[in-house]
Amino acid sequence: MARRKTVLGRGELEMLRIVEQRQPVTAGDLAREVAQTTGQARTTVSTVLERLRRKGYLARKRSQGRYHYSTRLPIRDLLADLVDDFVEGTLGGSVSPFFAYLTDQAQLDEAQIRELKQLARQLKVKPEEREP
Amino acid sequence: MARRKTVLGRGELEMLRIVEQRQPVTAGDLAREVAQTTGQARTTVSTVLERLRRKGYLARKRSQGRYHYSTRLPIRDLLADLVDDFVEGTLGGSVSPFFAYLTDQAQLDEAQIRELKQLARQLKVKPEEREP
DNA sequence: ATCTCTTGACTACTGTTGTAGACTCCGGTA
DNA sequence: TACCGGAGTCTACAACAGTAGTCAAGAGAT
Repeated sequence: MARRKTVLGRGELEMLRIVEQRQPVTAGDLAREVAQTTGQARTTVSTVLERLRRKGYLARKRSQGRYHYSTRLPIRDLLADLVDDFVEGTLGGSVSPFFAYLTDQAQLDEAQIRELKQLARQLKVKPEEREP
Repeated sequence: MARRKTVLGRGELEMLRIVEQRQPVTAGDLAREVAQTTGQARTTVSTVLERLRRKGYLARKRSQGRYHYSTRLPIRDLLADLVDDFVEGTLGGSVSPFFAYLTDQAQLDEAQIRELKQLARQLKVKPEEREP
């Protein structure tokens, strides 16, 4: 029913992350690398890459007889969408659970704490954000 | 492979939410309510309820010939876990994308901004959080 | 040119979630 | 008591994500 726009599994996202760090990268190189950490088969990597490509997240270029994959947009942008989806879909639009998480469970390092303090400082009560 | 501790789909979570608001509630009542907004069939509601029960998120008690469902723990707690999963699994352990979201996209109301400022004030660089 | 190893495409199986039909059972009412 | 409608269970199916095997084409080595 509710078609989510962002259709990405955990593994797919992880793959995107790795691609972004190594791009442009061949499936073979990725497979060899991934195999060492997760033990996944070469064809698994290939399949995931192909799905990501079909979904529009990856581009590839043939060069020296092999395909070289690259992300089509920065993971950063993608994550922004994912956070949005998560807050809207899972948290029901409220960020309070996230605050609760920050308070109780998150292991923030110093940099992140600084980031948060900075963020809090910047935030103003917006003057009613009127609709156009 | 990577077993997620919290295994819940969007629809299941939505159902949990509704149950929490009405609990204890019968499948029939839920079905009638849900049908009005989403048009889902009675048996769909039943199936989701049963799956949530098997997963341990819902309890039910027979009373007057029908089962009355209740949540086994507050959604609040569940959401905390979901945030944790999301940050660890999807965001790769970094909350920065969340901060970006808060900065750019979130429509925080005054109360939430106050909450965040308060939170930032409380946060200290934790003294190494030693394991027990 | 041939052989072998890598690549790539295709197919497939599994588990999960969303969805719902089919069938059964039980309790209240005629 | 026989029947009816709600309630509960069972089964099923499609989409999707994770996983990987098979097979064929390609590229480089000999």
